Amino acid sequence: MATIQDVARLAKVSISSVSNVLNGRTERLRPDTAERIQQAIQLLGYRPNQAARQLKTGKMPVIGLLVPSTANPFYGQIAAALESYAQTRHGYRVMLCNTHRDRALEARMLEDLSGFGVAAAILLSSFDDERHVEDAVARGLAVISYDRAPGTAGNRGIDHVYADNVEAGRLAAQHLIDHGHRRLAFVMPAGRTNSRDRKIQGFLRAAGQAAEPVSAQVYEGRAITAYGDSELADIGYELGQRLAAETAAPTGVVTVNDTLAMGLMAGLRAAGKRVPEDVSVVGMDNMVLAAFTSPPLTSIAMPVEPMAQAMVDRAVLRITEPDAPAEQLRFDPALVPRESVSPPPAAQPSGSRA
Amino acid sequence: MATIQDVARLAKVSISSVSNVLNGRTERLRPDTAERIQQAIQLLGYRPNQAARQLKTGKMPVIGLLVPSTANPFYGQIAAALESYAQTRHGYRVMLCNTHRDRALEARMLEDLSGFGVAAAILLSSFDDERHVEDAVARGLAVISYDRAPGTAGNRGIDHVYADNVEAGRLAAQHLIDHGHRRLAFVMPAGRTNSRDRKIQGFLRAAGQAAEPVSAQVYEGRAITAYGDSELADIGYELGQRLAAETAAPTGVVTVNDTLAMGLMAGLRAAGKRVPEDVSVVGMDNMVLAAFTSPPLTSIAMPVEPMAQAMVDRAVLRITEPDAPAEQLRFDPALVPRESVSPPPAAQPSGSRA
DNA sequence: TTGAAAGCGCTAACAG
DNA sequence: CTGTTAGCGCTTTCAA
Repeated sequence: MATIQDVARLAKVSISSVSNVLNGRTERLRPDTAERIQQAIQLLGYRPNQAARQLKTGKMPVIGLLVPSTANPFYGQIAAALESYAQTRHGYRVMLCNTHRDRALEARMLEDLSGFGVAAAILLSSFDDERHVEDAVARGLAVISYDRAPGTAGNRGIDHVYADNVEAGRLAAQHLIDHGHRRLAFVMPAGRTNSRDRKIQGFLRAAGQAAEPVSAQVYEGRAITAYGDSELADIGYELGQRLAAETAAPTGVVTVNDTLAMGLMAGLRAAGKRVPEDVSVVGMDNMVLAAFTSPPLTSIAMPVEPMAQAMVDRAVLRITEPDAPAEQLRFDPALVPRESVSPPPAAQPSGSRA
Repeated sequence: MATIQDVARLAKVSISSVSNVLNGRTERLRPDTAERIQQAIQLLGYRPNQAARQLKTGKMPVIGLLVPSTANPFYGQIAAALESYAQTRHGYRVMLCNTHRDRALEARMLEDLSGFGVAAAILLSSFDDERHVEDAVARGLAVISYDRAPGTAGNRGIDHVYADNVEAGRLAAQHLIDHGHRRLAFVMPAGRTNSRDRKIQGFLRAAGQAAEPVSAQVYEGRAITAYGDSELADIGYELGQRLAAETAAPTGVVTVNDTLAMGLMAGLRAAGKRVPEDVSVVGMDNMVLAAFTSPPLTSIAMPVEPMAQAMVDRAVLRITEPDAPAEQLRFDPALVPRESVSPPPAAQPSGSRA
């Protein structure tokens, strides 16, 4: 690798002049000098050494990205959106960490990041408290937290970008109620998280406020283990079998996410239930493949692109202006009706279809 | 951030002693000194500055990972496997780049990586030639190329880790032939790549070597555009409609990957064809969700974990031993039969079922 | 308008 | 066994 020395030598100038063109301070150079330097850079294929730069300036154009697992298509999608935007819009690179929903791992990665001079991290976590994150924040790392509503704990200094999960839960349940369902279920893996709690809250609220009495139950499946996110569909499958075996089984099911919904539909089918004729299903996330399942999955869309961009923008802002106060940005989900919802088997459709 | 100085001061030793424990040269320390240093490190929450270390040693414990897009579930899965293994096994971090199958982007990212002191990159590309990569290699970057068979071009110095795609194509076609299919199709997006070519080669070979005459055709859909990988399913959908409209339509279809297969099944279904009763489908990649489609998708499994680990191991080796010669590692695919394949509508199953 | 020089935090001789 | 020291490549005053 050529160094700034090599460039200076070739262009017959001092290294500070080279540094000046590198940092856009061209007003301090005579045009022809600048030109000569540019050519030398070209010729040598010189790339400034970021490590040296970081050492000097203390800043690194890199954002840390912590996700449960990119093996989960939804997180893969967000990761792609984040990385591409960070790169094209701000020239920042992304360091990827799969946390597998492991708190200790998460904390360690946050620490490691600081070691690399990474000044901001985007955290797609699932833990309710942010204790382990606050250490990192105290050390000066800017953290952008995804999908955890603020105010749950002391989270001064942490940015929050989140979808209105209460609304998401409400939207899903209401859609089912509008189709005449009166026995509803919300299904998810075992274990409460902030975002799950809020989805449930919205789900229950819609049921509670319905004109006619609606039963609404929450089913927890197996917990996600170690290499977790590939299990989501399995958990859904088991839940599908379980629901099918139930007496007075729910006719309308809301799932915590689409991957689990795909598993659920498979499990239901394996147990002899048809979707949507016997059981209607509403997923969440509206991942790309949701449109291609059989039947196509009705889902609650989270505005992935805008949220991804907001997170990156915040991360960059917190790096360039460390004193900027943390913000809370809420985004609205939207129902995407497809074919996995129909009126329940016995019931007559109530007049009030959506 | 605490520095090595702070630690030395607190432990009342010189910085070189601290450096020695940091780098595991504990045999040069008295146990109690080492112990004191450890405590100081703990107390201060000290993390060595990687930039400074890199500047000194020229090495950085980071691997570059270039994928078309983690929004494609298959690449998301590989990315997760790679990152987790690199981290837990070797303590290496991963810098992620979504190339969107854009050659210029790919080249630029490779350059950037060098600027960060990243000494090895894993490249999941789709371009046949490796011209743009060779510049990077010449500059000293170790490149591990995925799923591109060696020998296609001058690729000295580039490691290759790939699945036997010819065998994958053969396996898929043979499975269909064994079920009695005599009109086969291979479907994919427009545009040839090395891995697609090899899959087709195997597909055609199986058809050509069948005991009875088998027609085998290749269908190219629309090309993947810019933000491409989320389109794969769309392309499959269109292809499904197109196949369904065909007179003497193929009864057995092999798809270049599972995501496209999901789209294909949806398109077929929308056009009134049933899978597998009217059309049998074999996907490739055996992604997690393949087991949960309706019907569950028969697929050709690529050994993702072993391949991911091999790539990371190679990358680390090439960093630690720059003189190690490049290697070519081939992995064998395997058929995973599920329910998307049955005998063709009219035909009697031939005796020779798999 | 250009150049000289002082470190940023760390490693690895080398000297004690 | 422990400490001193010379840079790694770069940015950034400060002088010339």
